[in-house]
Amino acid sequence: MEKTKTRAKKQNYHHGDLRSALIATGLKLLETKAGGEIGLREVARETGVSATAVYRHFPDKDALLAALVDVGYEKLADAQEAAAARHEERDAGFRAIGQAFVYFALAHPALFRLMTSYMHLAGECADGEVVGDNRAGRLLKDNIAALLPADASDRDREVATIQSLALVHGLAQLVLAGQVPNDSALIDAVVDRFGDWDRGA
Amino acid sequence: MEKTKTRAKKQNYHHGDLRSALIATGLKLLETKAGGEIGLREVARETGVSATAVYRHFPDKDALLAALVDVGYEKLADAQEAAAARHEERDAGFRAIGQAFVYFALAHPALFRLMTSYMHLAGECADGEVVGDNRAGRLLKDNIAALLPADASDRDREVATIQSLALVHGLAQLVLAGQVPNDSALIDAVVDRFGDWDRGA
DNA sequence: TCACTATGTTGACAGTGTTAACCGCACGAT
DNA sequence: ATCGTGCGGTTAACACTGTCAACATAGTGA
Repeated sequence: MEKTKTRAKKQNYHHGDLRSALIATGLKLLETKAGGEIGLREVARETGVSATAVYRHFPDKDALLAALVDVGYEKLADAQEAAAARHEERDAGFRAIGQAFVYFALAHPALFRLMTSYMHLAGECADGEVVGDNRAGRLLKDNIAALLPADASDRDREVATIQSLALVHGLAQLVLAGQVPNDSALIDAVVDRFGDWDRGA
Repeated sequence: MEKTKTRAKKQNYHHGDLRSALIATGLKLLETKAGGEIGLREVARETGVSATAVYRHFPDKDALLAALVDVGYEKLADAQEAAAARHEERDAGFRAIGQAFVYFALAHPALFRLMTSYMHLAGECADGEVVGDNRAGRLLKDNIAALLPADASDRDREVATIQSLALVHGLAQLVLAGQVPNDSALIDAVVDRFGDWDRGA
């Protein structure tokens, strides 16, 4: 009876790939319990494993949450790239990237809140650098660079990058907090009517 | 010996005004322990009172934190009004309001994080309305209204308000998270080169 | 076959938010 | 002036959390 080959059915003593399983149930919990925090014991329990088993794969709770934050940023980058790919002109693609950011936050509120809470331990910026080296950050910087006029200074690019990221970040947070109505037309307008850097002087 | 007149010395059995005292030590703790959360038992202990005494003045921990958030918004409005008062032209005053927001967040990181975390239970917006009815929100809306061209639509005002608030909100958060260098020249540039609504079309 | 390591377990500890039961001071009615 | 009521505090306890220490087991290389 099931003499536990290399990939056993399940209930092995060893779980096989507990680390991934923990991350998976962590994400599931974040999607389900849309509001509020997540707990180490909770995710362990839901994975069907003892609480202290987590410590074989993560040094502490923060590390587990940081892992969740990382896959959150990957998912965000996926959504943004997909949104950008749906547009021909580059500025329309850029706006789509911004909208995708906000819609991602609204679609995964708990995950997004975790991502912002733990921003400081996921992709800590090199000193003096701006907007870490994750995929989402690079995508944003590349688009900004391509959109700005050719004679724009490095400072101009830096300021534009920060403005774009700050706008969508703040907007997402305001909508999530109920301070701005969750109206997609309004959200699009806020993102659209921004950043006409090639318009004026 | 001190026959407990109306305003007694101190160590009465009844604390006199425990509610204010709890809020005060809560703020002090938020200033001191710049990073991380605040605890109900912690603030009670620091006030020199038993943990459950808090429940005579607040229904639960969230209510206590919400009270702290409220005074946080008052302090923010103070700082913004003071900053605006230092400028003659209205658009310079408006930019000063935005900068004051970011500098307030950097000066009181823990309090600001609490304010954003608990935004949803302090000044919940009326349905369809934008940016609650607190002093800071009104100040922002008034300035926006005075700055926009006379023929701007209500939607224009709404969008501009949200853009301004989202920008400073997101910027503050990015700097606090270390994703944007804490450089006041850079911060000023990000806030300054924004919202030239009377420039183009 | 046997030690060894990787990975899981139980048990415990300190700390949290919250409830229940209790107590004392101050004040208002008698 | 006395007394009862209630507001504002107390201690004890519960369920929960993150984390550590000690132990147990499965699979692997000598």
